[in-house]
Amino acid sequence: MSLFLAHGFEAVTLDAIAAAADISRRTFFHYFDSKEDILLAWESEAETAFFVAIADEPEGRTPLETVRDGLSKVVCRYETDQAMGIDRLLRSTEGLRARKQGNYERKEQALFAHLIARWPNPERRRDLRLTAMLAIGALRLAAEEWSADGGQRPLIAYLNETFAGLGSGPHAGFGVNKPEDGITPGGNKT
Amino acid sequence: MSLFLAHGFEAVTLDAIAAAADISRRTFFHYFDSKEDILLAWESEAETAFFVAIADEPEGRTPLETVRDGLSKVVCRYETDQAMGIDRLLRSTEGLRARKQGNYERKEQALFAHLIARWPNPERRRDLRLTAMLAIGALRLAAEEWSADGGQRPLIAYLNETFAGLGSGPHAGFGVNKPEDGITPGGNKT
DNA sequence: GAAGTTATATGCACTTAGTGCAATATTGCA
DNA sequence: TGCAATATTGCACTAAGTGCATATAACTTC
Repeated sequence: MSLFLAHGFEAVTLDAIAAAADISRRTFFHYFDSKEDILLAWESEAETAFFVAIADEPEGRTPLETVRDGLSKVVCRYETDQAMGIDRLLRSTEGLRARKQGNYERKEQALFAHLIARWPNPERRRDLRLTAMLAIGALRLAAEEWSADGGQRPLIAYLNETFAGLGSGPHAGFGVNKPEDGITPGGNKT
Repeated sequence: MSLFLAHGFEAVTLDAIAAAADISRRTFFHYFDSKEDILLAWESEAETAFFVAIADEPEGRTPLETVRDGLSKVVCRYETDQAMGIDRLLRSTEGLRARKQGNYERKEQALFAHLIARWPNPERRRDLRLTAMLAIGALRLAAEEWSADGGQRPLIAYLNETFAGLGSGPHAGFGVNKPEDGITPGGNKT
């Protein structure tokens, strides 16, 4: 990690990593499947904590509320300096950016599976799939904004705002005619 | 593409591709940045059509409605046999799955930029970011379900259902107490 | 049509990620 | 100590991707 932070992800070869870790190049691949996995493995530790948290959430709430509250209790884990450094590296190359998004999708699928186990009613299946998308999407947007702001305010603040926006925002009244509410559209096309 | 469909993505080497295309291996890299780009470049053609479509949408509707209607008019482009084959290939390796998700994120950002240009009111910025996330998320879920069903029903049917679910679904009444509405949670974890 | 100029195609050598296999070192245990 | 399981290593190999110099095609201008 310190090598990556110092010289960038691509500039550090596997030979350098192996040398710094005092292992052979070949042994490295017994611990990680790829160079990219070094960054990705880091993140997956917080994932189990997340699922434990939502499992511990009380019943009697909607799935999205449950996930939101569970998320709120674990997001602080992402707020370390390490996490910010990793996040910066994950945005440094196209392959890593893609891997990061792929990880979000994995999380989404895993969350969906958890939600189905907790609310097994088949009629709700589609709602739960949407819930998983919304929750992970909200987490992703919150982390994005937090990172863009340089982490000045705590991550949980962004998360709360994002979820609040989900409740009162763009699709509250979706399907209902609520045209523009006084805001002049300023498109430049046509 | 036919080589990939016949033997799988990883089994086809660049030498084979270059030979089949009657060009040298080196020349290949003047047309594509990587082997993966062959699959990804395909998809980007439909992307411009999408943005033209939402630009042509009439004013006076909410951003999410505008994007939904624009999307409805171009999703049929994804419904070719080619697209289904590509989609299958994109799920065949971890790297490609990640690249696909990364592409969705790129689309989301591009859509966000379009929405900002059309509704430049700064107060709406966060809503527009959410709108972009919801719209691309809905597209992603619709395509996922369509693909899982083997493309029996038309893609637009899944898209309509997904957007309808967004309006009446998991977060309609988010924040309002609407506990379980008679559905017994059947979690297996405590 | 010849000369020159630009863009495209190619060959070659090279770096690096990643894998398979067999050999070696290390650890744990009876 | 002896043995078995596991971890580590070296080596040879494949394949992706890059830099550079060169050749070939295409296009312009006189």
